[in-house]
Amino acid sequence: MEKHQTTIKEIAQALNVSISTVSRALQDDPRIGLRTKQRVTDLAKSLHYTPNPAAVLLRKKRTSTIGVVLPYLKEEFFSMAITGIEDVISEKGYNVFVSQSRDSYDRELKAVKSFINNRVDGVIVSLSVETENYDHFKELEEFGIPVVFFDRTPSNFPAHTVKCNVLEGAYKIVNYLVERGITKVAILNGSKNMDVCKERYDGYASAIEDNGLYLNPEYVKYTNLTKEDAYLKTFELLALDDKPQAILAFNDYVALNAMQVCKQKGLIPNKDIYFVSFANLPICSYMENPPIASVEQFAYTMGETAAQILVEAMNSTEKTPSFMEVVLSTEIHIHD
Amino acid sequence: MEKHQTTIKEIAQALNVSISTVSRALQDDPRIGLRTKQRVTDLAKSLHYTPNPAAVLLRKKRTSTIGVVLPYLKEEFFSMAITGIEDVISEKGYNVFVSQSRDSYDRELKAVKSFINNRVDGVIVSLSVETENYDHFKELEEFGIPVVFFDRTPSNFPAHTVKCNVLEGAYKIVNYLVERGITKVAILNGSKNMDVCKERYDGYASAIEDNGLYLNPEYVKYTNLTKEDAYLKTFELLALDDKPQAILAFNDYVALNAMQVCKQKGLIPNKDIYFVSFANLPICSYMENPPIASVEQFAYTMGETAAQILVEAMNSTEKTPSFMEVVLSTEIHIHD
DNA sequence: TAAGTTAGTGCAATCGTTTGCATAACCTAT
DNA sequence: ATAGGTTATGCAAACGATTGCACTAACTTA
Repeated sequence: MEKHQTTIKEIAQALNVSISTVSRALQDDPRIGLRTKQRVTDLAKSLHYTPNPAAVLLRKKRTSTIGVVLPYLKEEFFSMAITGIEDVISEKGYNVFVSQSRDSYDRELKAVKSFINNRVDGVIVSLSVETENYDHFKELEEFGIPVVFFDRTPSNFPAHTVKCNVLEGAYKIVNYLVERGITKVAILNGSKNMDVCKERYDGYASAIEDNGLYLNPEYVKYTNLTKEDAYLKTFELLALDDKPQAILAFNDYVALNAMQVCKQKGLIPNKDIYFVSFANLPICSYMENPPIASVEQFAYTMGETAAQILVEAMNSTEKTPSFMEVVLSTEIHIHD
Repeated sequence: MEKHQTTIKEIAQALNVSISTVSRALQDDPRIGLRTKQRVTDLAKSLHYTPNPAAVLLRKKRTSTIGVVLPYLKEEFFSMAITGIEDVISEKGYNVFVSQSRDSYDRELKAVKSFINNRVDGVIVSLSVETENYDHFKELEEFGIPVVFFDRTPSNFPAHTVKCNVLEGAYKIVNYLVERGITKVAILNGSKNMDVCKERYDGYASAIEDNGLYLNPEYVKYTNLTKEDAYLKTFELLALDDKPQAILAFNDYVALNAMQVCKQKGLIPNKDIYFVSFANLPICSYMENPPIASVEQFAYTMGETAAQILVEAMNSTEKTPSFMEVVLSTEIHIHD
């Protein structure tokens, strides 16, 4: 007695017209008479007809489905971005496959392969820390599946990208510290091979130099974004003879981990040693001693923008599309 | 010059055999000769053949796709559960559509409808606070699509469910407070229409009574889980002449919001007024004054378990299946 | 040697939809 | 009346895979 999905064929039989007439009526084809069209749409509605996506795909080669791969859903930054993506993409009638790479290249690769097998119409990516090889994205391209990267974008790989102006953000926030009389600023960055990290460094370095300060190479640390590595590198910073007065962290999570080390060493974060970081996540508003300032990254907007670009790319038929590179301007938030 | 997905037909032509032979060879059908089978699988591998899911669905009526609807991805509890789901489901060759209800009944409804239209093979749900009507889940059943609920499960609605023994958890944690000499315990619960809330209340009430204490009705508050409502109800609790000494919060987020109100009123959380709550999220380990104890909810395990049950349900052909109701035992964590 | 078995393969229908190409009915202008 | 033009509809072939059934050839077996 299982209910089953209505098909176009059943509608055709009930109305004593041909299958093609029903199909065309539902697509509002001008060739179909108003009368018939009305009868068809009415019956379709009352039977809760929805086209079988598999059949449609088979003919049209479009699944109305996109895939998203990002490092961690549990990081607020990414779950907010997903919300942005969902909002624009679902309004256009697409569905979303979400996959977490958990910062592993292998998982990212597997996710992309699975997207190809499932014939998604487009893909949105924020790279895992480990990713240095972009062949899987080339493969997407070869299949004509457009890709948009956001936040963690690839180096030397032409593609649609959406990111924040982290260089400017880093520059401004270091400036802010210097203005407050803090001259010894360390940077606890992400991985060297990520573009966003290079930009953070560049902004940091320019600000240091433009203020006529000494750029101490011992103050520059890179992490692979794991808790352990953040602990280790913070430990190293705190072990220096000439300790930094402030630390610019890659993001709020790295900052949180670093603060733990400080506490362990008896330093009160944001009193004995200042923290500033990227993202400005809602969760920080609950903290006792949040970073004294942060670079707002507009996660939701990034998701939205990436999705919009993807939708355009999926609907354009251009052979060699020009790549969109959107850079959102950041904002500095002072937490007082 | 666009690459295209290899089809069974192309393999057949290349090898000069029929389409059906290729199909059967790939399915390791005993009727096909070893020789042919070898040739087919070799060529398929070298051409990176993967079956077109649409064509398979059309015949088999299985999409190898499941849908998940839950309130908020940004809550660590849910994103951890998703990870658990992903891990077991993807290992079985399924893909996952994730949708957030953001605690809105309408969004949940839309998500479920979209799952039906997309012919998912199964659905995992954690209900929105608003949901009191379960017709959309009945519809899934009518289409033969199995559903598993986790954590936020429906009332008086037979279904597969996975939840924690929150009654026991609430009981134990209130006991713990009483043992520490705290006798005036308030509860800042979720919505009255959620089963998990009733259970929290029951555990709370039993513990109070079993300890021979007075169950002050003014100490019992329900929220709709929004920040604002949590603020309001906490405010009410703090405005009582006979203030509670401790608050048992619905989850860590409600606790965090309540603590904010305390701070505003000059009370130091977990010194002037104690907090205990459900979930024990990793993020809490970063807090200055985390809840002094919490009921561990094993989000990842819940996701895993729900997924396992769903997989079984999808593969069973029973007409009237008996419903699995898994209750995971909770654990109390003391944060010292 | 005829009949029966077995192994290996192919034919063709099917799933639900779209769409190019007929076709039929009617009208209008010659 | 006939050619030409609408307008409304239907036929049938795709799309890529699965599968019941039929078939062939070779091999037994009595």
